Amino acid sequence: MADRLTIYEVARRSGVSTATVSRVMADGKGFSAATRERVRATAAELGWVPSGTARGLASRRNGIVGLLFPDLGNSGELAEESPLYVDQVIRGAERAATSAAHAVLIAATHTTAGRELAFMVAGKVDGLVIMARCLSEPDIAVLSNSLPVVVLANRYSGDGPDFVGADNRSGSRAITTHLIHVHAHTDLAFLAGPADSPDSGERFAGFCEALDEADLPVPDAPIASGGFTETGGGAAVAALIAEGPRPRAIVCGNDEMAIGALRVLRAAKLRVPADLAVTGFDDIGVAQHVRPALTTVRQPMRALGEEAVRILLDRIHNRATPRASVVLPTELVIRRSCGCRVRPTSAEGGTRR
Amino acid sequence: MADRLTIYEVARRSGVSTATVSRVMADGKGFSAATRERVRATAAELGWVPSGTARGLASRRNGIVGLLFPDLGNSGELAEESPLYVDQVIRGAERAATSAAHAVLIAATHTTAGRELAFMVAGKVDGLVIMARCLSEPDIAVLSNSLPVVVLANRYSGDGPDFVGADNRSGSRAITTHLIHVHAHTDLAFLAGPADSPDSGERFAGFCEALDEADLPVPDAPIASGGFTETGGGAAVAALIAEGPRPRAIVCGNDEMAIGALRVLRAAKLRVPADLAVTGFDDIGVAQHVRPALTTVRQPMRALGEEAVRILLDRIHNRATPRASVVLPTELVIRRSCGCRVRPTSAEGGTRR
DNA sequence: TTGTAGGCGTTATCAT
DNA sequence: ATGATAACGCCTACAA
Repeated sequence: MADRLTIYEVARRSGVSTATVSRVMADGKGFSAATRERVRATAAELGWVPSGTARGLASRRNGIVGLLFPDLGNSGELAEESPLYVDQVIRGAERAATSAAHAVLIAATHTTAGRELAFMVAGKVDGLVIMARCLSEPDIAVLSNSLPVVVLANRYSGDGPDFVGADNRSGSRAITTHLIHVHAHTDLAFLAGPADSPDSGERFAGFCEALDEADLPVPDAPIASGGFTETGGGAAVAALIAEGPRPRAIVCGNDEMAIGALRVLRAAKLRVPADLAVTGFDDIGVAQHVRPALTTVRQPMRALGEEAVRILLDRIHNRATPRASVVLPTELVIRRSCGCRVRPTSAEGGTRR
Repeated sequence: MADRLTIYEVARRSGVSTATVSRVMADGKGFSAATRERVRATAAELGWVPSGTARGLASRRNGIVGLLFPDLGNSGELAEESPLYVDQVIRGAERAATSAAHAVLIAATHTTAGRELAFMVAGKVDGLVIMARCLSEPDIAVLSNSLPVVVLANRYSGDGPDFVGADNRSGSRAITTHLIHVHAHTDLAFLAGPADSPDSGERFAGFCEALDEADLPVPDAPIASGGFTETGGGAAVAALIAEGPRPRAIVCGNDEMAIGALRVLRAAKLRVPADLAVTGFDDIGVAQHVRPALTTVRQPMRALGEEAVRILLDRIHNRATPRASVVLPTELVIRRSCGCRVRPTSAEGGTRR
């Protein structure tokens, strides 16, 4: 921990110039086997760790991809609930990056304190994956103007950055169709998330498509909104069943709201799925543990992370490719809350379709 | 994406020197409110993203902590099984880092290809958290010689780097004592992991302590080793029950081996826990889904990650503190495989002690 | 309050 | 095959 060891010292001790040391360390060409060995030996002997920072500055390549993800529930408890969502993306990103000899710089970003961190991260990476709801669109535009950016799981309205997302619409259509065809429901309601959520919009669209395909009446708008939260979903459903003729099935925009719905319905002495079917979206961890186990749609989070980084690396190495827009398939997970009677397998707790 | 925008351009356009721009961007003092606004305005207008790399070089601070973790099962399937272990550490690290305005640079490291990446990471961060089995001890020594290092979940034999780990010994003692006192077992066996695993060693030590406290005979060595893998554990138990008088309870060094044991015992028509009690260690995700649900010991992975980064930041900002060695408590998770009859709660699938 | 200028530790471009 | 040396983009004394 003495004075920082630099390339100069290594060069001096091995009797060569810094340029040669640099070449050797980069595995480049242009040196004899003898010098190569000599340099590597003294480097190892000295325990020299080249400054990646200086390297990055000089070479304009950092070997790092950034990943900005939303700071889900800094409240602590909530974070316990949906660990998989973001974690899976991180792992996927890490895998894709590692196999290309890149590291991943991660940071949680959310409106306020996040912005600064986001820019800090942007200044240290070769490219950036930005998850939904991490940054405002103007900020994304600024960043994507100075480095390659891939927007993840969030349709970006401009046509600048590449985009990777899950097929929300098809997933929603599939689960709705399941309720219609398998369980013969004709009176379904869609519980939406925040009005400005593109995901919620896509899922509602899929819901409508399924109704339309079945020649059922298509609503103009979701029956209510639950803000993607458990309490919000519960409140919306409470209002719903209080105010009049209730639907036979509630297609929730995400799992949290579905779980809130289950809670409220149980309190109201309504049986799920006997009196009312309920479905979710996302397949968060608790979905398979609630009673009844939640029928839902799983997003391929790991694959999303991988794909995002793959596209990013592509663009880093070849900037002039056409804009990519990848939509990965979702997966219907049948459990009990739709009315099916499946016995959960030990590992999955559900049946994939 | 034109020519990279630099501080010079921003300085020129706002009619000040680069030093002033630097000061303003760093929120330092020493400039009038007017200049401040002017600089920030042109910076925003130009969409300038300061180079974190250059910043890091010049200031010798990167605002990044590195996290090296083992590349669990690049085989793909295995990775599906124990997602929480590493993910939780990552999230914990991320939280601690974020709240100190740092980002986290992560990379999977495992013997071969990892070494290079590890050094690359080391060159770009202010400090490094190294998880167990990521890097050889000599390599750790080299790195800890040129930047602050915290070793995680792996007792480091030297006295260089700070250490953070879970109390393997107490956890193992607790689960063994549970088998002895609650279930009145007197004939217990310990199934070890790899011989060179400090964790396995600690857990065996805790096992022995419990036996000793109960005045039961203390073995010199584990009854067998299962290499911490499911197949290894299964094979070891198969041999065990084939060769002679079988113990009444098997304390496994980790969950994977315990799950292998359950499989083999079922195949052998032995009932768990009626004929034989089995316990694990770690509380991986599937532990609560196997039949019978696995009684095990949970490590506070999230907290470990947080603590590791906290200590690291401490040392980064104040190098001359005494070596830290933090051991976090583990938690006994009672399920069915020990003989208890608990009804799992929906959220936890176990009872914590 | 503001500017000048010398690093920070590499890489890369010329030479040789 | 090797060596000077100018970038790389910013920070930070030191001056003014």
